[in-house]
Amino acid sequence: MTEVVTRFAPSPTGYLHIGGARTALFNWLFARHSGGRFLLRIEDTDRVRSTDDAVSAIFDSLKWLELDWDGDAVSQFSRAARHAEIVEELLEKGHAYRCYASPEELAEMREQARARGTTRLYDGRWRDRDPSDAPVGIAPVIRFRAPLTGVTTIEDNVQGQVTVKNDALDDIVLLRADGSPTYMLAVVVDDHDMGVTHVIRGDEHLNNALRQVNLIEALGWQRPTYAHIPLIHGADGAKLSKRHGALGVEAYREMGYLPETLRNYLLRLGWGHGDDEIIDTAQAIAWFDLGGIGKSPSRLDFAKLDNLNGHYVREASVERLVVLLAPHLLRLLGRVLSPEEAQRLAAALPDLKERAKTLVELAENSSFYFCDGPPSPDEKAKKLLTADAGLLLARLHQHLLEVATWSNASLEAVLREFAAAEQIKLGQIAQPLRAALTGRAVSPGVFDVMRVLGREETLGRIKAAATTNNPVLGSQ
RNA sequence: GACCCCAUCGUCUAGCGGUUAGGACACGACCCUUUCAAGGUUGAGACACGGGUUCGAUUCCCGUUGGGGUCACCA
Repeated sequence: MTEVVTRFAPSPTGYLHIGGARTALFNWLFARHSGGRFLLRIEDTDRVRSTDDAVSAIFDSLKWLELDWDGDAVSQFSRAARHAEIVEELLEKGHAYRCYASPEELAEMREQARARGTTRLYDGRWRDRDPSDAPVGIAPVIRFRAPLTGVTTIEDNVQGQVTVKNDALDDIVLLRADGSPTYMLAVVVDDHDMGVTHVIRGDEHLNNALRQVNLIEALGWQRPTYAHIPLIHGADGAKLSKRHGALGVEAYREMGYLPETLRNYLLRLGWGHGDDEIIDTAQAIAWFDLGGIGKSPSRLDFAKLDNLNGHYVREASVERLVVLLAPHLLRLLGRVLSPEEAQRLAAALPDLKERAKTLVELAENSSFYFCDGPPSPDEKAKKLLTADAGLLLARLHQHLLEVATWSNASLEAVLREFAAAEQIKLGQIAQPLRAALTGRAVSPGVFDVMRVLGREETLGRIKAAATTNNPVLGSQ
């Protein structure tokens, strides 16, 4: 029984998008589940489109998702010499040949193939031509001499048996005219050299696998096990675009999602384990298998993502949330929290985190704790702060002055007594009080807010609201 | 256009010849309740269509329709 080796092989032409993240996750989970290795290879053979920024963005995203890879990331470009060496071997054995067709000729062939309604594009004009016919001064590409007849079949762990007639498969280019290797060549060689046993990748490569398999056969190597996972679509079922959320992983981070949320969500998108929904990473490693991967494409659903994130936010520790919230609060308030404010945040978080879907929301919901002086009420809060409410708050203020211990229990007792004495329901005083303390109609429980705010700040905010909204003393 | 893949509630899915077709998100109602969440109870909601095979098809086969992918000296 050989060790399982999986790999994630993104091309560094942009950020790590959500589909790539899921591919990485599946590879990582399968390797960890099997006690094998998870490798990372950067497919940077396209020198024009590959950038260092993209490479570091991919690293950052994987690290944030906590998908650790084994060993150093391999640069495919750095292995060009090895790729060329394999092509030499292929040439010697007659599995490859030089092709001098010009771009114009190729375009013409493409047109003709299209008109004829065939899939095979290249007409093989240099396939068996005598090398002495080679035009001078033109650098050839090296093509693979693919079988013309028969069929190629792969046994895919997700899609099942897939067969295609060889006459639909082209003689793929192995080496470009400038001598650089193409992706088709590089993946095959690198996967082999890296000892990859399981190729788990997006469905868009299923057709490529058929071509690659023939190359592997020609080289006399062993095929890896394939698992082509269905693509992720937007909410409308169309191909994922920026509009839908084909965003980089770092965008999700900025939107306030937790890495464990993304892992859990992405896992369930296209993979199932009975009725289980909340699956932590340890459990995912224990359960993950290729057989559980669904065959049909799935759609991204932000409502479910939000719900899941709410779960993990509630589960997160206050200490961690304080740290995670820092950048969001900085953006919101335009400044960092003072040590006292950070303490207040920590005290408020147990109540706050129960009612937020994202870190962004959590930061917003906490902001009334950090305003300078009494909060300015929003529209709904203004409606609560009537003249009557102002009078009520003024009277409550008097009672609150006498509270000995500033705790939820004693505060609640005072409020209930007050409501009874005023012959009103608790809600009739609690709502204006909430508006006075938070400037909103929605917040954690008022007793919790008063406790976290502390006696002085609470009384100050009540007094301010009572004064502003007093029909006699009020400024308006 | 050719080739390949896919098809269960709006969405993610369970189901692997016989089920009142299950769960989750979202949606409605109710409960809880100082608001909002969370939680609890509950309601509505699906086997794309047409042929077979079979005693029996959501499940197996074929076709139709619909969706997706691939057809580069990109990956």
